[in-house]
Amino acid sequence: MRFSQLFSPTLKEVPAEAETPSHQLMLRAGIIRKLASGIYTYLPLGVKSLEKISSIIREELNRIGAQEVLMPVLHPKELWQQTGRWEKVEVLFRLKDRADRDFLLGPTHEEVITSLVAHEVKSYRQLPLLLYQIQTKFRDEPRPRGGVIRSREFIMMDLYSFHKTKEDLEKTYWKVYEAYQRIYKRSGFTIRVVEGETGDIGGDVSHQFELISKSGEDTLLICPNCSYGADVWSVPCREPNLKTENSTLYPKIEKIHTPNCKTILALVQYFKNLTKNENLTEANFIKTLVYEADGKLIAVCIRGDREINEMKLKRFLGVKKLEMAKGETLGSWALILGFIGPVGLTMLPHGVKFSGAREEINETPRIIADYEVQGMQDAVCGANEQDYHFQHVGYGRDFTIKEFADLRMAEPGDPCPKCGSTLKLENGIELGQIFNLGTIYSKPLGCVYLDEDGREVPMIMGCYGIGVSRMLASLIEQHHDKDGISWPISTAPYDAVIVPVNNQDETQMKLSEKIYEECLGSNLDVILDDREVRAGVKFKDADLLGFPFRITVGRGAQEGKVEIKIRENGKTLEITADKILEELKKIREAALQELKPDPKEPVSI
RNA sequence: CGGGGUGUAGCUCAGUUUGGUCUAGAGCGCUUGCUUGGGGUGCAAGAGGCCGGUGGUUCGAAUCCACUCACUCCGACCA
Repeated sequence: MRFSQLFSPTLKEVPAEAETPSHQLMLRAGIIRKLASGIYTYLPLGVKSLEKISSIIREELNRIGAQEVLMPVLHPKELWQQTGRWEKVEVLFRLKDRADRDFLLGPTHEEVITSLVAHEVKSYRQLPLLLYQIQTKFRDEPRPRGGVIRSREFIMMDLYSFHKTKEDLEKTYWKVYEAYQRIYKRSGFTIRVVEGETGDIGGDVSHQFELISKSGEDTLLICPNCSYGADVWSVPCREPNLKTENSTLYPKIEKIHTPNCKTILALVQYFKNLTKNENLTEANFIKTLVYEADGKLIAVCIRGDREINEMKLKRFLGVKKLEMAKGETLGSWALILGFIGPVGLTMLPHGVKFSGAREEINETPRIIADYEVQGMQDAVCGANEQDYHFQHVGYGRDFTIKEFADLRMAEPGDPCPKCGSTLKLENGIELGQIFNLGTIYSKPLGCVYLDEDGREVPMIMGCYGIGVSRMLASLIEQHHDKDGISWPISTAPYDAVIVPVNNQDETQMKLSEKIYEECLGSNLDVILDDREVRAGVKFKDADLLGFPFRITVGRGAQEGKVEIKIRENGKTLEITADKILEELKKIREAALQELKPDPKEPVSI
């Protein structure tokens, strides 16, 4: 490629729309251009890199026996109604055809692949089956950000596996796990695998492959001591070791007038003033939240400084739908928002309209609490009366709760569930995730096979995704400096750029052309900067675009000498032109060697 | 969806508070000529704008008001 012909408009200044380093650099280096919010065109350099990433993915997936397919982007509504996701998934791009039939643009392809396999695979002899595609996906994200890191149209690799048994799925799961490790390593990433939340997609095992980065939107808790790391949503909290305190050490429960104190923060202030106790913190308060879980009302108590992890709560309750009860809902149950507490908590029986008679409020709702509440003594909680709270409340003395569970959100500083060290907070960009799906798609879509005994059995499924376009951005996120991008050799759009310093100098130009031809003839992907611009401009662009090697053809050309500059570390070596090919191949090979996957690491379940 | 910010030349931004001198500017980029030639050369001449859109107030609107659209940040959400 000749630079003068390359369609890669570079920008000297940072576009105002970009915040994250990779986004800025992708715009500046002419890799992407925005069409609308969260919708981008990939320019030639971006496409070249995407292709290199994709080939690595293909090689590694084919290696574990997966086969590539290409599924439609456009899906009929009916298919998605069968799994209930037409109604459930909010980010669907929905559209109609001319006959007013409903369609959607595929955000993921579980329905399509499962339906395909349901029709075509009948026998246990055909399993396991691993199918993947690299395809554009659509999600109407409430908030696209970071350029191509979270966009509304993006390229994703999605792999689906079909199995006879859980054991068989597990084998494949770890095979994919290893393939992913290899993919990221070869592409130039240093990643961290963390335990993931399975979310609405279901299933019980999940791992996320994360690039630790400030630009990431995943909140992770990482153990600095062992290999443990997890999405903050899925970090279990240990049951605290609670000492039973002597409940006579503090005064009797007492009702306090607390006008307008509806939040823990307001209460802390109020009680600090009231008691002149500066040591009072949010941890001295019992927060009681009311949820609607599959339509049933449930009160949840937690220490005032903690947050409820709704994923944990949902799992504990075993419900499909969980949401905070709205203010008006609470009112209709005679619960007073901001003043609810576990002591004497009652409400109106279901379906009863409040007539104003207090004695009607006699039903006790289901109350569950986080483990920590068990240890709370001399605390403050709502008195279930407008503008009143109780103080000097103690668990066991003034109230009891039947159900306790791990319901709180883990926080940095909490102990590692594996080794007990202190967990640290990190942000991560999710580059991939692997799920154990079980039968949640195969059952509703009738994806069954006949086993050895002729019985019809739903297939066990796994699904595995890699954000391909997100990988592109993340590569830049991990490999850049103040001058620009510094591509890993395996995913760089070009291996090297040849820079004749002075276009007027015939010797330099001829030598550059010669090297260019030689490189092309030997499978080196190079670009020749033949533009009529000053050397400084070429150097700046070379750094910005970040090709791993720069071959400078300048002063030394007279004596047949050229220079190789390594983008990553800035090192240069002078070399005679006839050795250039040999040397380039050598350093390229050495760089690739660095990215060789580790020999299979044993993974534990 | 809630809260904030921004829309003026291809890009980065000034001008908007206090309406008139704005017939709208700068730097970068672009075009042409000369110059220079190892880290964004210097000089000169040029092209380029319905000041996001609509409606209003006014003798007069980039500037004030209303609505609207787009982009963006924080939060909510995230298969």
